[in-house]
Amino acid sequence: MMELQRQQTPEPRLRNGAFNGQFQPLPAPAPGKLLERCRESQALIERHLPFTRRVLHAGNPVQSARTPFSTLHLVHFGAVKTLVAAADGSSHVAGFHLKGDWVGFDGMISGECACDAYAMDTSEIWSLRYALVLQAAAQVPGLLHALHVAMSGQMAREREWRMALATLPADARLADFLRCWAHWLMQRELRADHVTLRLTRAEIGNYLGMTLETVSRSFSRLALLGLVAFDSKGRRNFAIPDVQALVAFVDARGDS
Amino acid sequence: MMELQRQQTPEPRLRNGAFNGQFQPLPAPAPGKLLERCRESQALIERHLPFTRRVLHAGNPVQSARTPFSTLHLVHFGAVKTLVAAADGSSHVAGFHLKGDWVGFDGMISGECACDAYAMDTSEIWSLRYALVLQAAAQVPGLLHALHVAMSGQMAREREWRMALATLPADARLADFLRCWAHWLMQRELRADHVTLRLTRAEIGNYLGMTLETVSRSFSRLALLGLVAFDSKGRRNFAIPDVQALVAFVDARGDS
DNA sequence: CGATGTGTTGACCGGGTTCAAACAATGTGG
DNA sequence: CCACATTGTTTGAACCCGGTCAACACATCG
Repeated sequence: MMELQRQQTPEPRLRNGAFNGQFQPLPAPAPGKLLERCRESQALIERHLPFTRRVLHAGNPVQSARTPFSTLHLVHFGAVKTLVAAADGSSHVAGFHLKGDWVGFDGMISGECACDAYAMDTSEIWSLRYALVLQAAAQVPGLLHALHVAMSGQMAREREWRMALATLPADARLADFLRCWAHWLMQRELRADHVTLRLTRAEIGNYLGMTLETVSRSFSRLALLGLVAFDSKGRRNFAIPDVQALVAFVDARGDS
Repeated sequence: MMELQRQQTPEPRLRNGAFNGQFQPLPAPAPGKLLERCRESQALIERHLPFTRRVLHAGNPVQSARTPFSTLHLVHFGAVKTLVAAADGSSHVAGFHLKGDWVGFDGMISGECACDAYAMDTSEIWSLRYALVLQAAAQVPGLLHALHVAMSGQMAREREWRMALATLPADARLADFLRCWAHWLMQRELRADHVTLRLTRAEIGNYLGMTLETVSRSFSRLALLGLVAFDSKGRRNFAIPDVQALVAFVDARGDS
């Protein structure tokens, strides 16, 4: 299992921020309202709620499916992926949760967690008991609103992906996926060169509704177009030289 | 504090080429339970919140995109569809909201409504000001939880549809769609014969990520298999003789 | 009546799946 | 250290589902 290898550099931020500036500096670091809002709500939580901090490493579980729902998890930094198990033993990628995202909303409807969640990278997770959140919400309305905004955002993203699957051909779909990650990196005030996707082609394809072969082929085509630049380090390491070009490619639905 | 030891249970990996797992159609739909919960939360609202009742007819707007977000809408009975406008003027079906569903969550993230919503049929809509909901939530925690459950449910449905688009072929996709409506009818304690879909083939296809021609063809194939029985009244009126057979068809991903 | 919107069906073609082979990266045990 | 297995990635070739274009049926409505 490749995730289980030990991190030599415990702080992924430094690795990603490595500077060898042959790529153009990104158009606008876009510190963004999102990051600001994320900070605000985390400050609210820190002030008004008891929670536990956990530092997890790639592959460690955040929550397990079929356990009773009681706590919500906030990704303070790092990345988490959620999987739903199918009857035949295979599992499907349900979603990705990055810095500022919450994990565990899906348990509220049925009373038990609907999916397994794993850290994809060294991550810090804040876990809050839902009952205490409700309790604190009575005193701090801003906290409640922050929670709702997070839920609303997750809903909107889910819907956008559904529409992307319904409308975009394979290449544009992968490009859109990469655009999301680039976006996230830029929100963290990092650069979009040296992206390291800790995902197999099969997992990407599973999420995007295509086979691993098609993912591989689409990657090759995007590289041919110069939209991604593979690193010599391996096929999971690459740079995104021009995020705007990627956006344009998605908007054109891959007609280029 | 830092949990440096490795996790004993490695995360399950996807099999090679695995996107052949099936997504689960809601374990034990619990026909009565949802309706019960729906009734409960509506009782809570009726008792603790001021709201406006509107009876709308097919085509009437519930909310408009780009207007400031201030109110949430609860479908007391009837059906609502939401549309998002694309840059080129075309619009995409964002979702359907039936009895007990809420409309308007998507406005919380950006502060303005993200989509247009129209009644698909004669419907009663309860509209609540979000600020008042927050206010009342401080006194009535059950109300807040009901809201969260509704949001969680919508998120889960959105995700399930995304997975359906990613995994199911056209016929099974349409079957799954019909299964949802049949389900809803049964929740309302009605029968699943004489379904009347107030949707064009193009709208269905738009939602399901396929062309109207494919929708038509899939309908014909389902009718040939006896999974739906068209009424003489027109091609939008039909019966679903055996919902279980429909479920089985979806689970088999259309291999029948 | 023609006009318009909607639904159905056929023929054709292309993007993506499937099957298959080979390669690369990594780990394991002798 | 190498031989070997394992897992992940790439690429090729053939097939097929679903998109595209087109013609036609059927309804409602002016």
